[in-house]
Amino acid sequence: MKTKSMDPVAFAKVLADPTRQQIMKICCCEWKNVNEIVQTVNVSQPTVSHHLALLREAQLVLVRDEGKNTYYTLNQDKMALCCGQLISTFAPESATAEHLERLQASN
Amino acid sequence: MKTKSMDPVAFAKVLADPTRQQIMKICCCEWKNVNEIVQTVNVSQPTVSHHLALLREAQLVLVRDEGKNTYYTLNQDKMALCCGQLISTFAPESATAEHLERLQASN
DNA sequence: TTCTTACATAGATGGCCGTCTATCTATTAC
DNA sequence: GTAATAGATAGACGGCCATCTATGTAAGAA
Repeated sequence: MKTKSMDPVAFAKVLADPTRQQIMKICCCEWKNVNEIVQTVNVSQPTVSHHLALLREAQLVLVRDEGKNTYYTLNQDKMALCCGQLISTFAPESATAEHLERLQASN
Repeated sequence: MKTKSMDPVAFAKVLADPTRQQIMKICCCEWKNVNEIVQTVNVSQPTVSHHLALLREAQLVLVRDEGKNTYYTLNQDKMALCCGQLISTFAPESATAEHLERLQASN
C-alpha cells in the first residue's frame, strides 16, 4: 500500500490533543494493544478507543488483529510525509525544505 | 533573537484551523498588512486580528509596524524547527528523520 | 481639532470535540 | 452452553474556540 499525504488542516487537527500525542508516543516504534495504552494514559478505555479510531481514519496508525487483542503502531512514514508537506508549504525557503527537496529528488 | 522550539501540542493547535492556515499561506515569503489579508480570507477583520494574535503569541509570524499599518510575515525558521521536532518525535525511524539529523549535526 | 483609516480588544454566541458511563460484539476459557 | 476478557460503539455533557458585532486606540489627513 502506497502512503498518501493528507489535508494539512486535518493532519494538524489529529495532532492537536495532548492525549492523542501521548498515545502516538506510546506506540511509536513498537506495537501496543489497547489495554497497554489504557494503562499508560490517564483516560478511560472508550476514550482511548475513540482516539485510536481517529488515528486509524487518518491512517496515522497501523493496526494488527491478533485473537482478542488489537495491536497498534504509529505510521512513521505517513507522519514523515505529512510533516514534509508542512515544511514545503510553510517553510519553503528554509534550509530544511531545501534539504528535503534534495532527498525527494534522489528517489 | 534565537528561534526556540515549542510544545508540539500547542504547535498543532495553532495549525488546526483552516482560516489560520490560509492566513499563514498568504503571508508566507512576503510581508502583508492586515487589510491585505482580510481582503483575501472570508472572515471579518477582528477575526483575522484574532488569528494573527495567536500566531504572534506562538512566534509563528514576524511583525513590523509602519505608520498606520502592521505588516506580518510567516516565521519560516520557527515552522521548520517545529516540524523537525514533530519528525524526530513521531517518525524517528524514517529516512527523513535521519537526513534531518545529519543536517543538524553539520551545524 | 476633527475626520478617516488601520488595527486591536471586549463580550456574546454557537458549534465542535474530548470525556464519561453504559452497552454491544467478539474471542477465548471452562 | 456460560463466563470472562478485549475492544468498539452510542449517547450525553461540558468546555473550549472560531466567529461575530460593537467599541477602543492610534496615526495620518484635512
